[in-house]
Amino acid sequence: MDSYGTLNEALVSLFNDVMDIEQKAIITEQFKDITNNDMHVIDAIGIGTPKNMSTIAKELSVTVGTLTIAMNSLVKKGYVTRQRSSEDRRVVYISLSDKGRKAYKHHADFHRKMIQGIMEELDEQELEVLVKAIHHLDNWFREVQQK
Amino acid sequence: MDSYGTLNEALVSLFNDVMDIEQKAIITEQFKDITNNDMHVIDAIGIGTPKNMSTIAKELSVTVGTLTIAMNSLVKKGYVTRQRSSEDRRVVYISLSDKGRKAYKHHADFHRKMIQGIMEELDEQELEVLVKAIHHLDNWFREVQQK
DNA sequence: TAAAAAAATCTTGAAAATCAAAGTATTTCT
DNA sequence: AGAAATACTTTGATTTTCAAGATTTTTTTA
Repeated sequence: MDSYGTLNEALVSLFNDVMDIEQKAIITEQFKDITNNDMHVIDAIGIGTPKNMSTIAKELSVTVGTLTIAMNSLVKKGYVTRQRSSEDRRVVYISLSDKGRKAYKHHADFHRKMIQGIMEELDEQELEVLVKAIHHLDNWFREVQQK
Repeated sequence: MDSYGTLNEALVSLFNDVMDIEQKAIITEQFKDITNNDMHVIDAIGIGTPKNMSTIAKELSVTVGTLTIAMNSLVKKGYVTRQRSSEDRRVVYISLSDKGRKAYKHHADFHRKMIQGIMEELDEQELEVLVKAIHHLDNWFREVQQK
């Protein structure tokens, strides 16, 4: 059977497209000084209560040193603010500036449109199968990772 | 309906996992000097007839200069061989060495197992719907990209 | 056919992303 | 009080990337 080849190619093609488009969707007129990496950091910071460096670094699976460098750049560009904790003066709280929040929402919007675009093309049953298949995939990945 | 949230989260989670695991699956005892990037290049070279630099660069969406640097490293590590064309001496043909072919097959094997893992979880009809859904997704991405 | 233009690749210089290890400031433990 | 732990930054090195310039070879043109 050639379901294997078909599925493999479909997945690989999909994966590559998503990577490409995410990148292009991020850098627009309005946010042209932002890199792909910057956007991931902005996404990890989020629009909720401020987070400290260690928490964000763990979320992104990078060292705190690496994150410091990314933050320096984002602060300089005006997307992020640093605030030393007054209770524990070792801790630095990170939050998004107005500009940062705008970028965050721009990215979230892209995701929303993407999912919408997908859902429009699928009927109820297809959608169900897709979600199920993705979960299977996800479980399979997690199992492999444990070994 | 919360199909939106479900699908979005499933996709995001899947993507992060794929990224992580692809990376970990590549670097094994046998191929411990290979990076994620190296593997993508090896994959693009393939085990068919040799390809020139421009072709591979286009396939990977990088400049030829970038590819030259990656190739220098792969040649030095013994995964790739360079061969100047005798018809057109500007052209350099790239092909995988024995070691390179082994790495290629190792990676292909990972993909095969991944697809197998998914397919085991789905019946014939579901599989068909999945492939169709993925193609829809893929088309949507291509449309967006054109704008 | 000689000169100009085009093509394929490589080199160079600069920026971004990354880590490990060392350094600084602060808090907690003994 | 002194030692150990914690949170973060700095430093030095490596990798990946691009744009622009350089080199070699082929193709086009006058």
